[in-house]
Amino acid sequence: MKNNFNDKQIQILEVAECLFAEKGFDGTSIRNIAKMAKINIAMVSYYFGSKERLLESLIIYRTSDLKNQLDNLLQEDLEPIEKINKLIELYINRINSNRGIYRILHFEFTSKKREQSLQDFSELKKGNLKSLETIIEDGQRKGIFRKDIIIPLITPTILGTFFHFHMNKTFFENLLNLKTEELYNNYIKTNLTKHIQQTIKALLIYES
Amino acid sequence: MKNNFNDKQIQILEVAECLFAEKGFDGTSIRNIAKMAKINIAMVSYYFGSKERLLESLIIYRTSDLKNQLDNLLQEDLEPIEKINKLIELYINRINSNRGIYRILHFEFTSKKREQSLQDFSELKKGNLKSLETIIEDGQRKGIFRKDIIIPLITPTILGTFFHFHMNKTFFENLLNLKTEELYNNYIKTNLTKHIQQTIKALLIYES
DNA sequence: TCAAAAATTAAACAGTTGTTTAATTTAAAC
DNA sequence: GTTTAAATTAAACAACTGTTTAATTTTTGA
Repeated sequence: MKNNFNDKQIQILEVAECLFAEKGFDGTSIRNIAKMAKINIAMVSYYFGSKERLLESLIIYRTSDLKNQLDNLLQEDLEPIEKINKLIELYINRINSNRGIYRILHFEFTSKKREQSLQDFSELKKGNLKSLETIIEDGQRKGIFRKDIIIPLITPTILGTFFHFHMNKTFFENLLNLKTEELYNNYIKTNLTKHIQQTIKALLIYES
Repeated sequence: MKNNFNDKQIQILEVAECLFAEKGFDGTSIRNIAKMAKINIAMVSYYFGSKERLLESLIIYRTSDLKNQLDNLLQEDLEPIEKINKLIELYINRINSNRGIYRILHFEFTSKKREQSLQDFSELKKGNLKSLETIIEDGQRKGIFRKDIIIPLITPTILGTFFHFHMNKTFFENLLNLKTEELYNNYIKTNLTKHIQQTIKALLIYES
C-alpha cells in the first residue's frame, strides 16, 4: 500500500477519478480515460496493470493521509463537543472537496468483490471509528454525553446525511434555490454542516 | 406514468431489479437479464423498447404506491413525535424490504441524464417532503418542536443514515457480529431504526 | 556517443455490448 | 377452421470492451 506515483500516473489517476465519479466504474472505458488524459490506451495497463488495479491505486492515492488529520485533531486541547464539531467539519470539508473519490468508494465498494481494496478501505474505516470512540468515551467519562448511544451508528448519520444530500444534488439545488456551484458549496459549508453538528450534539446531550 | 404491466413484464422487471441492485445498471447486460429470466434477449426491447426504458419502468413499478402509505399515516390521530417515529419506521421498513430498487435509485440517478425517470423521482421526493413538513409544522405550532430546524435536511439524515449503514453492510456485519442475514435485518429493524428515531427526536426537541 | 531502459504508439485480439431483423410459433378473434 | 395479431426465436449488426503485442520513439546513465 505505497502511494509514490509519478507525474504521468497522477495525471491518469485524476482523469480516472473525474470519470469514475461522473459515470461510474463500469460506465467508464479505458478509451474514455485515455482520450481525456491524452494518452495511448495501452498506458493504463502499462502503468497500473489493469483497469481494476487502476481503481485500487486511485483509492490509495486519495485516502492515505486522512488518518493523520484525524490523529492531529485528537491531540488538540478542546472540549469533547468541540472536538466532535471539528471532526464533523473535517469530514464534510474533506469529503466535499474530494467528492469524486468518495462517491466512487460508496458506489463501487458495496457488494462487489474487489477484495484487496476493500480490505484497505475497511482498515481506514476502523481507524476513523476508533478516533470517534475516543472522543465520545472521553465526553461520557466527563458526564457531558449520555451513555445509551450506539457509537458505530454515529458515522452513518454524519456521512449518510452528507451523502444523501449530495447524491440528490439537483433535487436540493432546485428546492433550496442554489443556482450556482458556489452557492451549493456554501450551503454545504454552512447550513448542512451546522445541521449535522446540531443533530449530533442533540443526540449526544439530550436527555429524554 | 402508468404501471399496468403484464405477467411477463413483471417477471423481467423483477429479474432486472435483482441484477441492477447487485451489479449496477452498466454492470448488467441484457443477456444477463434474459438468461436469468429464461427469455430471449429480444424480449426486453420488445416489451420495454430499450434497456434505458426498462429501468424507467422498474422505477415506476416499485415506487407508485409509497405516496398512499404516507397519506394514510398523515391522517392517523397521533402526537407529532409519534407520527415522526412511525414515518421513520415506515421509511426504513419499506426501503429495507425493497433494497434493490432504492439502491438502484441512488446509484443511477445522481449525475446522469435519464431525464424522464428523474422527473418522476423528483416528484415523489417532493411529495414525501411535503408530508414531513406537515407533521413537523404541526408539532411546532403545538410548541413541542423547536423552530430553528431546516426541515428539508431531515430526510437526508433519516435516509442517509440507513443508506450509509447498508452500503457498508459487510463492514458493519463484521463490526457488530451480525453473522446471518436474519441478525442483520433484525439489527436494522430494532437498533438502527431506534437510533434514527432517537436522533431525530433529540434534534426536534433538544434546546441548546 | 552509444547502449540499455523506459515510454509511447498503432494495430490486433477475442469478447461483449444493445438493438434490429426476418422468420417462426403461439394465441385470439370471428 | 381460417385469418389476424401477439409472442418468441435465432441470427446478424456494428460498435465498444479490456488487454496484449511488437515495433518505434524517447530518455537515461556511463
